[in-house]
Amino acid sequence: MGNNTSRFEKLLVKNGLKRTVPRLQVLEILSGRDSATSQPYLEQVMGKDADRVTLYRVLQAFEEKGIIHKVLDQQGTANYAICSDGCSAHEHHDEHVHFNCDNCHKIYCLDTVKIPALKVPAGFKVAHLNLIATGLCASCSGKVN
Amino acid sequence: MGNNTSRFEKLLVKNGLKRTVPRLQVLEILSGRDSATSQPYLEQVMGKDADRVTLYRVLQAFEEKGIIHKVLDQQGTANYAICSDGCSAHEHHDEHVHFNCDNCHKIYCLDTVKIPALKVPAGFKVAHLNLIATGLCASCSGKVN
DNA sequence: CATTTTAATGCAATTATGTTGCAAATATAA
DNA sequence: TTATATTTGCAACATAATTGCATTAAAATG
Repeated sequence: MGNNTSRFEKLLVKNGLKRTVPRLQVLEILSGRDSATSQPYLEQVMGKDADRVTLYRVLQAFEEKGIIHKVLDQQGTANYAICSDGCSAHEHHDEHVHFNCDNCHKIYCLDTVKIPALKVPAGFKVAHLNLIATGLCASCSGKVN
Repeated sequence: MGNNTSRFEKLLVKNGLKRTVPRLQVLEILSGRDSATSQPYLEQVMGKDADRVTLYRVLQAFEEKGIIHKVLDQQGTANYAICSDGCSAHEHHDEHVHFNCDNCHKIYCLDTVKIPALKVPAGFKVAHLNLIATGLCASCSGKVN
């Protein structure tokens, strides 16, 4: 347990969630990574520490409260990343670009890149935008090709 | 069978695929819809006419040949739409925007809307872009809200 | 601090989803 | 019409996700 613990505990309490071991574990793992983390990876890392079902429910609860957000990769697998501070259950601000590296398969949240405005046909009302770019990330583009 | 049949038969032959009942059925269903069609929906409509496995394989073959393209919706479910004429096995041109209606859950391929160019951080190399907009489609935006 | 209340976990069972191998059937070529 | 190659459908298997419920743990209460 790092010194993040109390920060995470506050985060849980603030969202009306009890401060439990599996929840803190998930926050710990997600915060220690520079890219979104897949459900299968989380499952593997948690190992026998937590039941698969518990993990599903933890992730679902976090997503509902706006603590994490879900990105689907090209295969449709769910990946999770901790939301920036502006997020809440009421309003998600995850409309940044996600970058899916074809080589290392990490998913980066490019918080700094804004999705450009979009012209849609008459009648359509856009509520949210979800842009996934694929290609090579900064650390892979040097190595391969 | 509508009068599309011969057109679809040509399409199959052109792609080196045999002209079979389940394949023509899938093309018939997809072409009769104005939005992308989910795998579960196709399964339901085909009913006992075709085996689940056959459907998987038909869709896979079509995708490989560039006859249809796959879009994942927000739940990660696969949806399929017939490609515009420019597509082939060698080169897919499905980089248009997909619109996911929050009300009727249809997925529209907005062929006319181009994805704007994107500035990504140094080192990142973008190969493909995949933009999904959610909101209300033209026919729903009048009805609700 | 002991006790009550409420929420969360873990297990078992179930359901849904996707894959593989192979024999039978069907489409095309010869 | 026959031969060849592809495609289908079945069965079995594998994987992923969901539900109900008893047990456990956390916060609230007196």
